[in-house]
Amino acid sequence: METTCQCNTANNDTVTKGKAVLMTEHVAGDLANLFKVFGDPTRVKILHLLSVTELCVCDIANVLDMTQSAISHQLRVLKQAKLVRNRKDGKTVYYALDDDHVHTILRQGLDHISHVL
Amino acid sequence: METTCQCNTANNDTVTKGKAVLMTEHVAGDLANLFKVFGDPTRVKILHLLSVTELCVCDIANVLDMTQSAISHQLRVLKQAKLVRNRKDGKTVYYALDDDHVHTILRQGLDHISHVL
DNA sequence: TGAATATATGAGCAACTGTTCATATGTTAT
DNA sequence: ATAACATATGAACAGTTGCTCATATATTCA
Repeated sequence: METTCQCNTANNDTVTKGKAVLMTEHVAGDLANLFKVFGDPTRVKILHLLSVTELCVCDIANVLDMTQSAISHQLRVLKQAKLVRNRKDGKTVYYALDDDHVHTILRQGLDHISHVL
Repeated sequence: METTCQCNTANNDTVTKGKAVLMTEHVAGDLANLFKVFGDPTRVKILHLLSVTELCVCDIANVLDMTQSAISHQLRVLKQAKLVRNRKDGKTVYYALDDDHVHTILRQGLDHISHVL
């Protein structure tokens, strides 16, 4: 770690003010972990699908043309992040979105990538 | 890959409709890559800091108590994702947010993790 | 009960990520 | 020109991630 930089005279103040604004390690970690869940194409596809309708594991696997195991693993991640919930109906388990923020986050992400073209 | 599931009689239709809604590989990939950038505590802290004021590399390093090299690498990632821009003033390079969506995305993420407690 | 179906889970592996360390580039001042 | 400073970059390494494969659990039906 280097000492305080000298790139301008107000630096000590800038750093002090910055540290006051800086996120907690805890909050930054939680936030990063949330976005990490959105950071995979398979999970993004699943979330987008579920934003239209609830689906069972098997259907999701068929729509995405992936194995049931892979989808099940990903749904577990989504559920741990409280982004989806599930209900059981006999042998079948239906998954649905469990958070209003999912729509907004996906939307803002889409806005960004289309605006950046 | 297994064959079409038989969990209910409307399945073929469900899968067909799902495939119509399904995101392109391209879009899902771009979107995931964007969120991946938010999926690291260091980058989240930097983005949050820059949402308050522009800062030079050295100051960010001091505020986060990390090496200049580590911060520089991360700023490169943020810039490639078009989330930050920079201006050069002598030896110093100042970074600032370069996208309105950053605020919204961070806010929605914070709303989610606080709502989930 | 036993077979079939739907989902969940654990181990293992290849691919990716974030940091460190060393060094290069570019700017300012003497 | 030379030294000092601010930033950028490449290689390398440990830690993480997403999938596959095999198998376990749970439910329904004959």
